[in-house]
Amino acid sequence: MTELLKISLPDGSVREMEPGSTPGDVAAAIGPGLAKAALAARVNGEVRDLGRPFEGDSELALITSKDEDDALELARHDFAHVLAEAVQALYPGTQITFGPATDDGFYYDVMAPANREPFSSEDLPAIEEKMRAIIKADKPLVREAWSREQLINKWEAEGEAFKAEWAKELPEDEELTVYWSGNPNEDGSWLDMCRGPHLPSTGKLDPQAFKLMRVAGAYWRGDQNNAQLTRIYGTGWLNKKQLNQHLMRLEEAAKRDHRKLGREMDLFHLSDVAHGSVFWHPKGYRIWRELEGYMRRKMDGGGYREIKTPQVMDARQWEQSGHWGKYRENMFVIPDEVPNTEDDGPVISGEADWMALKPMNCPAHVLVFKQGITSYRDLPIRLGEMGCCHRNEPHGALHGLMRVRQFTQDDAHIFCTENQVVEEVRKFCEMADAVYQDFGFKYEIKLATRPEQRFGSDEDWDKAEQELRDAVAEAGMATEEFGWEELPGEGAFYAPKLEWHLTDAIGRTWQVGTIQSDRVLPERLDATYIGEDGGKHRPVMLHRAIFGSYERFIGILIEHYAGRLPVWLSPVQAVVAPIVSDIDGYAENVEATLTAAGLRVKSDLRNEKINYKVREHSLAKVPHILVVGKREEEEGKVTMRTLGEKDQRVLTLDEAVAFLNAEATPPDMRA
RNA sequence: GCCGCGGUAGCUCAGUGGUAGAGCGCGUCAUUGGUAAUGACGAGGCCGAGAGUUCAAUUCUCUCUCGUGGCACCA
Repeated sequence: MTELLKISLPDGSVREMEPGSTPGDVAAAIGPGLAKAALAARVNGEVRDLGRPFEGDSELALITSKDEDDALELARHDFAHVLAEAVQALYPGTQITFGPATDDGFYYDVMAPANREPFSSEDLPAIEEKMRAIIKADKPLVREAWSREQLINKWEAEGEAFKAEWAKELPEDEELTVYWSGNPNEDGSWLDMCRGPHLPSTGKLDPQAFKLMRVAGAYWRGDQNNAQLTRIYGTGWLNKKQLNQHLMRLEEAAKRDHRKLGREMDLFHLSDVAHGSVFWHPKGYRIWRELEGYMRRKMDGGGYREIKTPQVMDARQWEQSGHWGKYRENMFVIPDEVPNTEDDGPVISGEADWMALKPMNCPAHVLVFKQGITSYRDLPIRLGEMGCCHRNEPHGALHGLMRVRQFTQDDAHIFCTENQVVEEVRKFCEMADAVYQDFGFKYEIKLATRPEQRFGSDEDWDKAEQELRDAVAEAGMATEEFGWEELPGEGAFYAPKLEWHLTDAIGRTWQVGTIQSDRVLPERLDATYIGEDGGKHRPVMLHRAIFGSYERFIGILIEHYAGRLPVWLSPVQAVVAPIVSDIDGYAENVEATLTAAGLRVKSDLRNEKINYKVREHSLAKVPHILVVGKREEEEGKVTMRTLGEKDQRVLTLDEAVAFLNAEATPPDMRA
């Protein structure tokens, strides 16, 4: 007699099952409701198909749509398979490659048949319809184990070059699994190589819970030397309600787009005469100036000293720093020569020395550090700069304010002894925390460790990584609450880095702040200090920024606040709007009084109705509208209407000044 | 840089092988109106740049350029 398998369930109970039975059998044994609701199973912690037999005594947790994370992952993966099946059904000869779940859905990379153009968004409705048909057909998803050879033969016979290439690279001894959509080897059944797991059948998907979003180019295996495939993106959910919520979130994000708001609020513009660089308008630059003032106070208070270094430096300097060899592709290089302009275009002799616009500030800061002789008693030395840098980014990478070719960092470099590193990094963690809180951001801290290609010894990397870990721990931030985790291999070539990832008001994340502990550049540029022993020592150099760049940070703020900036950052803090032109004089007095109190106020004397003015300034996201009419003039008051609020308040001028001043005070200067 | 899509008035966009249209905005005039659009009239365009096809190109083709969604990149 065979022994029964002991299957323990999350409630602690144990069921005995025949050998060869499956999680699906357990579900059925428990009850028909569960059998229907079950989507997959967690067996000994691993997500598996319901129909895959147990291999011994096991711990089992059945997954239903209530286990949302697991269920979404499964559903999205299945949507991707259904997508591939639909594309091949509609367009025979299409090669399939790879199709995973993503954060909000799925994609599949395919290669259109040779006799046809790559797929375009016009093909999506037909593919969606076919996908719905496959889901409605409720085809079983059947797992089979195949030999590697069998699979390679199949892919080669069917002209699936990519799949065949992939199968060949899988380890020979690994069990390869395939999934049938439909009964194996039956007409109309479809097969993909896949590790699984999958839902029991396509009918477990909600045909109204997905939408194909777009097509895009993507390289086979992410390598730009390989063939370019068509990636079909979809968003996929468990039900229609979730899908609609997601589509609404996308709409909300589009409404907040900083490029749209930047134009509507007249903050900046971008132009093809300087693509990748920003033309800041008066209102946008006001935001910049407020941020700059804020950051200066933070830096001054933190013992930093601000410097200003050259925009253009000789190539030899970049050679020595290592940038010339490694990053020249991204540098704007210029000859140290006045070009001959007698011919059609400027002519360069080719004999001039090369110079380059700085792509970063660090080498210049080292040069400042190296002036004179530094004693260990002077350390740490913290040099800050609102450093304007240029990087010749790949054109496809440019995006509004978020990725530009000219940008200004809130940069600083801290030169210190090895013993001071942890303390300096800890202080920085606290400064960053205070700053992000002032803007209402939640954030996570990550440690990006050594990449494969790097400068410096393993010993130094060990030390540098450990210092960063220790500092975060000392700041009390190496915890789940701060999203603390390590990102192996993500560090810069010269140093590991801590990264601050902000989460904005609608849940998107942005990497802005960073601190990097660098022993390479001080070595290459020969920075030294005199130690207690009278000998020369290498300082450690900490590269750090909190905003990252002003351009990007302002872009993030615009989207975070959906344009409704806090009063202290608002370019115009209040508009005085008279109801009738008889009141214009009083309106101007009010404007003058508030302006004298240091507020940014404009009066709107245009011959327009008050409704019109209210609407316009509301759309322009002015925080407060001060309406004045006969009553207000007689009483020496204003009626204040605040953006986003229904109530109005009648205030005396003194009260209005006090109220607005309180809001206009930067958060770091409030009592 | 690669793939897809796009570039028409300040903005959002429609349209056509015979050199153009709407709404908003802008200007003028009338209107002086209590909290999200008062009305009338008017001005405004090398239809992204270059080349080709054509009697004729904003429209078709090619190249370039910029933007855009991805990919790759992000020191």
